[in-house]
Amino acid sequence: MASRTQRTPSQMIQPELMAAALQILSESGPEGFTIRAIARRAEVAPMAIYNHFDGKDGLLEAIWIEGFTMLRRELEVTSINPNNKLFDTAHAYRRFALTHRSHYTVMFMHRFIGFTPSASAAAVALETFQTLVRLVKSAQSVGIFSDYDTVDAAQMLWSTCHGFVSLEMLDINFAADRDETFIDFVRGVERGIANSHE
Amino acid sequence: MASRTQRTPSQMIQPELMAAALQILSESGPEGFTIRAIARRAEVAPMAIYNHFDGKDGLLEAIWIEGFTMLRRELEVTSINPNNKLFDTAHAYRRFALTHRSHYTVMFMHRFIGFTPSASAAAVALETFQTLVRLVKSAQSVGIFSDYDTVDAAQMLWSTCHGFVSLEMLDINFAADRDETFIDFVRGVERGIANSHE
DNA sequence: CATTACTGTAGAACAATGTTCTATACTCAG
DNA sequence: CTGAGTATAGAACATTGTTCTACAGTAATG
Repeated sequence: MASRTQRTPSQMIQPELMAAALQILSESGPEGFTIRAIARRAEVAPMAIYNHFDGKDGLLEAIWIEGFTMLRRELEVTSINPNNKLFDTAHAYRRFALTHRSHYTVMFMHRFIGFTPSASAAAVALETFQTLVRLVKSAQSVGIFSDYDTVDAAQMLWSTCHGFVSLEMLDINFAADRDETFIDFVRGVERGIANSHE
Repeated sequence: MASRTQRTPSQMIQPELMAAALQILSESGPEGFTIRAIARRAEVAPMAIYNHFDGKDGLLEAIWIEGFTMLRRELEVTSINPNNKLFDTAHAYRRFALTHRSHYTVMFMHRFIGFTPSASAAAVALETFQTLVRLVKSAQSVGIFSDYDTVDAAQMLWSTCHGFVSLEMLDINFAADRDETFIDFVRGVERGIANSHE
């Protein structure tokens, strides 16, 4: 930890705190995620977390919102069509989770004590789910997922991805080749629910 | 909270602490799970948690082991055969999770700060997974899941159940009728991965 | 350049947490 | 009835999130 005698410019504090928080989370997990540790890593006073965010919960909410915003963007560039089906979408989801583990931890894996996302933060999460719903709806217009209600099918997709990925992140995924098993899993689910079964 | 002036008989303390811990967990979640709160609920001295378990982590490990043992028992009474396929197993899994939310929280949902299951506790968890693997193996002997490696297929089953259930417990399951959507989901997965697709 | 308003910093302070220790007092087996 | 075992209360310590206050570096204004 380099010593910084002078003060940090205001504009730098927010991003540096954000980066430090994500680093700490990925290195030490939720147990290392303390105000003092994050401030030390960012070479900033603990008070800065209260001036620039709203304390620990505010920092978590910032990560939550950034995470859901990124995930939404990742999902939006995919599409579900007769050739591709849900493949790209599922892969985009898993890639996001494994690439941004800290975000995914805050969003889905760990309930941080005292942290409850605000109404606006919950709205961002809902909007991400709506993106998935829109994907399914457009797929249904070409005959995919025609057996199911749109929201239900979207929930099944989400369950598929989250189920595999979360067990993977908890290190209770015993598949020999996780990449390959994920592909097989998604192809299997797709076979089962994407097409019509009268 | 009734006042108890006299001491609690030794044999009662362990089960009372266990019950209190599960109650607190289901009522207040991980944030309410504190030594002092649990002891107060059990009408017992905080020190008892150190005498009868190994502190907070020891109590969590006891819940972990009890949970995996129960889940294993629930899964063992099901079977995967040509008529039933994975249906009973999936339902048993979900029923366990929703009936024993506190256990499921410790096992899969929340990473409690400082708690890491011991080697023997991890072995109990692994044994539960092996039960699932055995179920799949016996199913494969009658031609189900024949496209996949045994462990991989078991992992897919687990992912299916855990994905749906965990989103349900996190309250980010938007299906109108969760019971029905779960049934549709499992049937869909079963259609996709249980039978051979050359 | 000098002054002023802003704001980042250090550090004390508080309640609550997990944990350990000690002295006390209850209980049950001998 | 006596003594060993053990549950209890309570103090004590470090660490946590949070708040407050006094101080000092920064930067814009005159």
